[in-house]
Amino acid sequence: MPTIKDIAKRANVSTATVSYVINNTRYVSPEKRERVERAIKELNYVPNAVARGLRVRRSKVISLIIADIANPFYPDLAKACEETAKKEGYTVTIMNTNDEQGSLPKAISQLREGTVEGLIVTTALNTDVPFLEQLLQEGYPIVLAHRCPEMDIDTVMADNFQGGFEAANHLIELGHAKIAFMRGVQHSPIDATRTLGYKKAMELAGFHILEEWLPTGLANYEKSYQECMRLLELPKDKRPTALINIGDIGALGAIDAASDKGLSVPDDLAVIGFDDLFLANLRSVQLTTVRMPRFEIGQRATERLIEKMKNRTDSRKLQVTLPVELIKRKTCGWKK
Amino acid sequence: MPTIKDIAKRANVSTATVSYVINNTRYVSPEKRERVERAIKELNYVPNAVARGLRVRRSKVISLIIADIANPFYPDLAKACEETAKKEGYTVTIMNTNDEQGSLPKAISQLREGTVEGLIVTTALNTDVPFLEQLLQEGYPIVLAHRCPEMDIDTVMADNFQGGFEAANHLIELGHAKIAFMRGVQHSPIDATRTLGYKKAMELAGFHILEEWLPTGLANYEKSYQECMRLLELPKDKRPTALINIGDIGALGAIDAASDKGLSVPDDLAVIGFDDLFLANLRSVQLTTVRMPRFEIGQRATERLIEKMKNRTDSRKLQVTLPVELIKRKTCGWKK
DNA sequence: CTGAAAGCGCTAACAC
DNA sequence: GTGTTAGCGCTTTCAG
Repeated sequence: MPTIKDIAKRANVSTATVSYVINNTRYVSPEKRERVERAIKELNYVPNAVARGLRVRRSKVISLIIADIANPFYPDLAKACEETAKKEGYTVTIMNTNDEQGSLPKAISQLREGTVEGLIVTTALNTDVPFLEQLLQEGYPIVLAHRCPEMDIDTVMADNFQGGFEAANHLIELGHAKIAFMRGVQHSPIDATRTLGYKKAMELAGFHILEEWLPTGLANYEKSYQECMRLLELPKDKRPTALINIGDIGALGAIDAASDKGLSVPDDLAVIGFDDLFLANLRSVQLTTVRMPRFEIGQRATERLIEKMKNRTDSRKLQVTLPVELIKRKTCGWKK
Repeated sequence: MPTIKDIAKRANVSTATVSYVINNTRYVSPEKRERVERAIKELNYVPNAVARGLRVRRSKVISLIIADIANPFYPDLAKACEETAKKEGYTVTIMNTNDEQGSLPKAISQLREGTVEGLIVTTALNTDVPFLEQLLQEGYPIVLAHRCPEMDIDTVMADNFQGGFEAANHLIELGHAKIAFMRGVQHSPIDATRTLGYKKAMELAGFHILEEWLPTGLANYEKSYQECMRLLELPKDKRPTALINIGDIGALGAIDAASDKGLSVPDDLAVIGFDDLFLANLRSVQLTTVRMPRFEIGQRATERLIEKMKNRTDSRKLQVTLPVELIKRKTCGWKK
């Protein structure tokens, strides 16, 4: 591995000059520049980013912290981050926390350790708030994406309340009164906010919500399948005729549960999901769902992060809420 | 940001001692150790990984290069890598190349720049081979996962030939003779190998393969949908009665095309995919598919990489081929 | 216009 | 048992 010294020697200039041509950071005479460039080619030299990072404290990488890489929600968000970051010369690195409590601190240490310059966090459980606040206080650039935080921090998210509200309302308009809402992971403000929207719609319609109608499906297939089974075994007068799941994948679990019970969707059970993942639109699925503007969330969050990295004194806290859209398909029995 | 010097001063020891307690790398008397630890707590000190990396040339991070983060194939592989790496104290960082030609070099520069110690590459197009060989020659630890390379390099992959062969053979046993095979991205040895397996099965059965039966569906939904449409518009005597797609997502595109043509799957068109993604098993999908051992591929690849990183003189090239499994479901008309 | 050299924070060889 | 210090590869100030 050649170093800057090797290049300097071979080109017969100082290391300073080499550095200047590499970074284009001050005038260098054409002849010297040429010699340096040739030496770099010949020795196949690549500057050591670690050494540079130590010196200038800029790694040009931002880290995207995601909760569950297996959740198809995130790839689009990640792609948007990458594209946006690339335009500004930044590289995005993805880190997966599995939504385990206590894994965020580990991800966060990347910042303190100096290997990354900024963080886009998509996974702030309420329990993580103290860590984030600490970091913020220390002046690190962080933005939350797709999380509604109970703190003063830059955030880009969707209108989750409205999502829960519209989903429930749509079902109400279709004539449902017994509507279940399968919740997600605990301590997630996103879950809380969507639930609030649902409750508001029910309240406005004058419908009472039974305790049993709010099981925890964790937005995953298995758990939602099981919980839906339980829901469908409720006595007739308590059994919901419609169900909202906090995620599309979970909604599919519920649909399969209904199917295994010999019930028809949407006739016996109407189902609505959240996210509008790719598979929601398959001919054989046609899931009604609340679309999240995933790409835009990633993009806006990245833009804001880069802004903050460039201008460290910018201490404003922007909170952006993007509109959601109810995509009406077949699983709720809606017909044009 | 406190540095090791601040800790040393506060604990009234040398920086060496601080380093020794942090890394547990030689005996330190209990009192001093205690003082150091207290100072670390009090100042909320985190060692700078960049500086350490510069010194010891080990970042303890390995990078996973994937072709397309939106392809649900990769998350499982990535999870396996993470789990395996974590056990050994390594962190995994994911980088997405979008299977663009020329994006691998960029990913690779991470190695040369010293920010990562080793690479798991899931995306070696044939056109990337020269880069990999160069790197290998320079002694960097790299292993290929889920790629069959035409070069001498550590590799963990599935038996793609067998996959193509079994898929075709299954259809042949079910009575099909006109079987199409929708291919993936160009220059992918994986695609080539699976195609070979399919051709072999057809040959053994004595069936001729029409040129038109080998369209490029790129394993994606849209393209596969279009190409399948075209296939279904072929004159009756040329129209395939069965189709294999190089990926499950592509298979879904084909199924939806059939559906839009008013054809029934599997009666008018039998369909087999590759991968056995989560959605292949949905009640409303039930896609027959060739399961890839994704988790195991990630695990074995990571193990091998770490082995090589620990023992830089190990120049053996292991090539592991894991068995695939044909998962028989409903889209090919198979019945117990 | 260019070069010498200090120093980023850390580790580890060497000295005591 | 512990401390001193050189040096990892780079950038950038300061001097010329």
